[in-house]
Amino acid sequence: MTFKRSCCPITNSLDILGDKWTLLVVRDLVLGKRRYQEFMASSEGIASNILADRLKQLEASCIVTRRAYQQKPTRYEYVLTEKGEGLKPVLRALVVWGQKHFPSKKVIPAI
Amino acid sequence: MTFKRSCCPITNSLDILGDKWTLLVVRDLVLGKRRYQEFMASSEGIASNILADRLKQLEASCIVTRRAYQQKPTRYEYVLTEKGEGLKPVLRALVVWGQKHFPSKKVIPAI
DNA sequence: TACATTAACTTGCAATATGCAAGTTATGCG
DNA sequence: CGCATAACTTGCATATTGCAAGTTAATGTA
Repeated sequence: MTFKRSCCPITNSLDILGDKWTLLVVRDLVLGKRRYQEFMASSEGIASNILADRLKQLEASCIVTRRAYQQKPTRYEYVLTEKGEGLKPVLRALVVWGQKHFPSKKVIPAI
Repeated sequence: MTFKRSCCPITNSLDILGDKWTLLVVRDLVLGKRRYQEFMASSEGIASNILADRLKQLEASCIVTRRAYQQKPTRYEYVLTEKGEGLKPVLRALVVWGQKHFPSKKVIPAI
């Protein structure tokens, strides 16, 4: 998505967030995950190339910051920006709707 | 998406809603649109085959109901179910985030 | 010194989804 | 009879996703 489809704020949001993986990575970040392997370990089983792509997109959209957490070799972790934190209400609304319509015991208290 | 990727409610929601078009169709329904040509007329320019597919998915997920609004020839319109109405908080959260981070004059008071 | 391991990616290719343009169907209207 | 309308459907090109394997730069271990 290299252009804005319209000036509707929902559309603008979906231009960035509208796929099956992006918001799951944001969910993991909200839950405190920061490193590649932590994202990979989530139960949905994201493919490595897709994760790398989504992290790049999220960084390009200023939703996460990539920063080195060690040298030799340099390795990076990801943290939410304020813009990224601002997505919590979206996640909360999805949790509420999902819990109502896909009943299960699972709860995500942190979001 | 023919299977559940996990039992996370966010994931379950995104299994249905996670693409660039589905929630825009829901938005149009919330705004009062009901007919094929009305959805086609939205400014994002959805392709006809994609719209037909999304309406089928939404019906299969019990988010919309398809019903005839005339005979000879029989023509159909779409309306939100209660489950579909339940998506308003998700749309509202996307509006808030979108308006904050993609500034413009556009407002969607109805949602 | 050599070898296995770790962590964060990247690559190649097959499978799936999307986008575009045109076509189909049933009917009313002039 | 021919054109218009509305709700789709079809064929095909392009783009995205998914899978498996590979790469890189170190560190710990035999």
